Parts: sequence; structure tokens; C-alpha cells
Amino acid sequence: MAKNSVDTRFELQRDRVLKAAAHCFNQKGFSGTSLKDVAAMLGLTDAALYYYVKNKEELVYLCYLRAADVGRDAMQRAINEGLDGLATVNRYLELHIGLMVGDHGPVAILSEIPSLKPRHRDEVLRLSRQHSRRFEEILERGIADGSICDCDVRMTGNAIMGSLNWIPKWFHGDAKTAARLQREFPEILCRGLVAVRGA
Amino acid sequence: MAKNSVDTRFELQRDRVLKAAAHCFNQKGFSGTSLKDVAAMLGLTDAALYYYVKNKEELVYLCYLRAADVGRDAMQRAINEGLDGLATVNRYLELHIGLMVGDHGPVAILSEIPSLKPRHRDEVLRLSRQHSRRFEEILERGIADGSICDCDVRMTGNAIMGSLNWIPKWFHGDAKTAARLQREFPEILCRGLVAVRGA
DNA sequence: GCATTATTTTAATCGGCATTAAAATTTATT
DNA sequence: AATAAATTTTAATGCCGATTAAAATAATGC
Repeated sequence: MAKNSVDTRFELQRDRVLKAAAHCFNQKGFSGTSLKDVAAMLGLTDAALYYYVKNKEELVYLCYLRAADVGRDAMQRAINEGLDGLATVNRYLELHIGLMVGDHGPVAILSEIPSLKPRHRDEVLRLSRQHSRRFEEILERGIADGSICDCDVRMTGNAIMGSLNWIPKWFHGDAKTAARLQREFPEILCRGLVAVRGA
Repeated sequence: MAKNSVDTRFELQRDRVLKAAAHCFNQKGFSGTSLKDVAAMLGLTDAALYYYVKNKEELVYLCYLRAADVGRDAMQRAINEGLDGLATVNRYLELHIGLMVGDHGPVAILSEIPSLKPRHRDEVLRLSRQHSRRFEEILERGIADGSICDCDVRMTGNAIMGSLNWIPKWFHGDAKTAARLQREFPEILCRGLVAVRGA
């Protein structure tokens, strides 16, 4: 258990580092945040970060992985509830928004994927495409079960994911308004999907 | 006319510089593009750019201004057509998308606003807020004239602008598919706005 | 053609920031 | 308490890329 406790301690700190980094990237942009900034937020020295990540590039990479995790978890949980297509979309959005603006901490959605090293860039793009793909599958399922209107799933998917991913750019409210966002935003995004009965 | 022609020549080159810069920023991210990259795209040396912009910060700033211009023009033109609220939104989206993906060249939508110098950052944020505000006014007008369903204009506006601004992140198609995007995407975004007759 | 102005290049400089190595300190183990 | 392992700091290093100054070339006006 000793070994184990040490390991989780490390993992925990590492997670705090990633959270702090994501926060900084969201707030000050990528080129605008130095490792010193991230470290300062944790009461550490910039050099200390190298105990947890290999370099800045890996730091960004891990932030992206974290972001991908959040999205994947939300989607999986939504799917597991066994609702129809439209309701699944709605539930997924609710969960994902909750994780984005809630206590799980901010997630960096930024434009620095191209500057990742090839191996990492490919991995992140793969995960991103996979996520989009799964979302489209939910839309297709919804069309099949009659809950979602007939639409181009590719474009519709991109439209909804765009709205979702854009949230961190404009939302900087407190927990109360975050809750309102989580409640009302999914409905707004789903309104355009509703299949008209008898159409 | 001599003076004039020299001036426009300068303006033209400056515009090409901005276009190249926006393209690079879109493609390789901000920190991933050096001035040398931008210059190379024009067959110039990095130092030559300083004849057109004061420094890299100003280059980004001007890219943002260009992006704001594109959005403002599209919106103004849509408004000038004197349609009802919903149709105005639809037309605006069509025009804006056309400018984004069409021959007007790429527009950098990136996360580097925070690293602008205060004066520039405030200006860009002002323009951004102004644009959102005007969009919300169109939504309000649509609600008033009965073409748009009763909704939270703030959230709805952010939802639509998010989808719109996200386009450059996933769309890398040719002119043909760009045309399809311009034709079909606005409708997808507007579907959720339609006021249900008799509701 | 000559002078003037506009544009670009060459060749340095310069600083910030990522990165590293070794030392110091804190924490765990027995 | 003593040793070992884990964590952080101090203090350099190094490099890339932005920036600048001065020189070179190209364009323009007379």
C-alpha cells in the first residue's frame, strides 16, 4: 500500500498540474502562458513541473487527452442510460456541459494541435474524430427511432459540437449561472433536431 | 494619382500579409507559426514584414480586425435586405460562411486574444461584444415579428455563433463542398429558431 | 539619366523562456 | 534516528525566434 499511496499521490499532483495548465491555457492562451505561470498557480517553481511532465509539448498533449476523456465519459454515461436518440443527445450535452463548467475544472479547447509532435497530434486527432463519429452514430440512431428529424449528421454534428466547444470562450459565470447553462443549453441545441410528428 | 497608387499598392501588400498570416495561424496555430513562415508564403524574408506591421502582436491584432470586419459586413448586408428576423439570421449566416470559406481567404479564429496588449485586446473584445449584441438584436426582432420562437437570446446567440466560429476547425474542403456548406449550414442552425405556428 | 522614395535583404542583437543538472529539502521506511 | 526515495529549488545553459539597423535593390518622378 505504501507504493500504491505514493503512486496515487503522484497521480493526484500530476492531475492538479494538468488542471492548472488547462486553466492557464484557457485564460491566457497557449503562447501567453509560461511554465512559470502554471507552476505559480500551484505554489511551485517552473522547474518542478518537469517532475510530472517531460516538457511543455507533453503538457499540452495531456491537457487534450484530459479534454477527450471528459467528452468520452459524458457520452458513454449518456448512452448507458438507454434513452432514445434525441434524449441521449440531450443527456450527453447536459453531462458534458456539467463537466466543462463545473467542479471538474476547465478544459483547454485551443488551437495548438498543429504544433504537437506528429505522434501526439495524430493521437489527439484520432480521439477527436472518434468522438465526432460516435456522436453522429447517436444522431443516426435518433433518426432511425424517429426521435430526430432527417438531417445531414455530419453537418449537424459539427454544428452542435461547435456550440458546445465554444462555451469556454464566452462563459465565465459563477456556479449558479453554470447550473442554468447546464439546464437550458442542451434544450436550445436540441430544438433543431426534433422530428416533426407526421412530417 | 501617383501617391494614391503607391498607397493602394502598400495596402494591397499589407492585405496579402494579413491573409497569409491568418492562413498560417489557422493551419499551424499561433505559437507554431514564425514570422519566417508567413513571409515565406509570400516569397519574402521575415524582416520584410516589419515594413507592413510593427510587430507580431500587431499582426495578430490586425488579423482579428479583419475577422471582425468580415462578420460586420456580412451582418450589415443581411440587415439591409429588409427581411424578417429569421430570414435575416439565415441570410447573415449564409453571407458570413461564404466569406469564411470562400475566396475572401481564411480568417483566424484563435485563442490568443489574451496575449494582445491591453489597448488592442479591449478593442477586439469590444468589437466581438458589439457583434454578439447586434446578433441578439436580430433575434429579438425575430421574436417580435413572430418569425422566431421565444428563447433566451443570449444563450441562443452564443450557440449559433459557436457553431459558426467553429467551422474553420473542421472544414477543410474544396470550393464545391464549401458551396454546399454555405447552402445547407444556415438552415441547420436556423431549424431550432423556427416559431411554431399557433404555439 | 539622376535623384528620390519605396521595398527588401543581410547580418546582428537581444531577451525570454524552455530545459537541465546538481544541490537542498521534504517525506517515507525500517 | 538513519537511510533511502521522492519532491522541489537554485542556478545555469542554450536556443529559437522576434526585433533592429544599415545596406542593397527596385520602383518612381522629373
